[in-house]
Amino acid sequence: MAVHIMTTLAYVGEKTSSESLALSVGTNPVVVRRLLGELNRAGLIRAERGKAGGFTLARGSKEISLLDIYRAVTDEQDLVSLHENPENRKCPVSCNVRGVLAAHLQKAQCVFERELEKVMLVDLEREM
Amino acid sequence: MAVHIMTTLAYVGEKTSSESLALSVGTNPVVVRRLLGELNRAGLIRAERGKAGGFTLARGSKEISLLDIYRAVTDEQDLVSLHENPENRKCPVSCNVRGVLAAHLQKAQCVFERELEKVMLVDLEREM
DNA sequence: ATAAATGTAACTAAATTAGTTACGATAAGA
DNA sequence: TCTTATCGTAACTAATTTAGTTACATTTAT
Repeated sequence: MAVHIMTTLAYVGEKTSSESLALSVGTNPVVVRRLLGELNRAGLIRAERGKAGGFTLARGSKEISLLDIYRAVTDEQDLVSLHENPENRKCPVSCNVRGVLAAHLQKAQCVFERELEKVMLVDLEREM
Repeated sequence: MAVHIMTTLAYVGEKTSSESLALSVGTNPVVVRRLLGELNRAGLIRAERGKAGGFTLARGSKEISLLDIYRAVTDEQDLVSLHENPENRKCPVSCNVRGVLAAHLQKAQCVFERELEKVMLVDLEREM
């Protein structure tokens, strides 16, 4: 939904209300505003309040990547997470798998993010 | 948890019960058996029933990758999913973003999976 | 003053997940 | 053959997450 919202803002190119955005996304304006709140805190959009308020991109669609959006709305740091069950001190696997696995997962997440980083909002606009 | 289980099987190297595995993972044997069920259906382990039953790897730890395990226990096809709200026919963004975005996400997921594919169970064993 | 918009809290409903209990089926071994 | 240890799986519970919804205070243009 966040990408949908951002792409709409890029496409429309002018100040847009949460209600218009909700019409495009097919959901409730409050749901949209919640996402816009996170996008705003991440500095990706600008919000204006009061009558004639609305939302615009904070910078050009050439300067906003899918990774920017992904990070703005994701609170989990990790794409796939480790279990958090208690360690069994007597078992070397129990004590060490998570650390070892975490390193490999982090590498995989890293290449995933590098890929998202390559795609800019303007690319989505163009390809539509 | 699935990786923890598989690494334990590799490390122990002999038939192991769901109860032992549960001790290592720090959870309930039933939770472990549910995961073992999926790993079994994926052909990654062998299960023996009855008294003196238990679980072993179906092939060497050099021949099992993190991607194999990931796929075995993941029912979602996609790492990150698209919203499923109704389309707004009047809005070209609404009609087209998802398709365009899906292509890029698929590419990113692909590099993620290629990375998991490089890591074999034996690597985790060694690094522990 | 009024109207139209954002920001956000509080609640609901649905979906997911881990954990748990229970029990049938299977197979080894006395 | 009986007993026992084990898997396989269904059914239930509790916790967590998510989207959606209602409501309302705040802000700003006219």
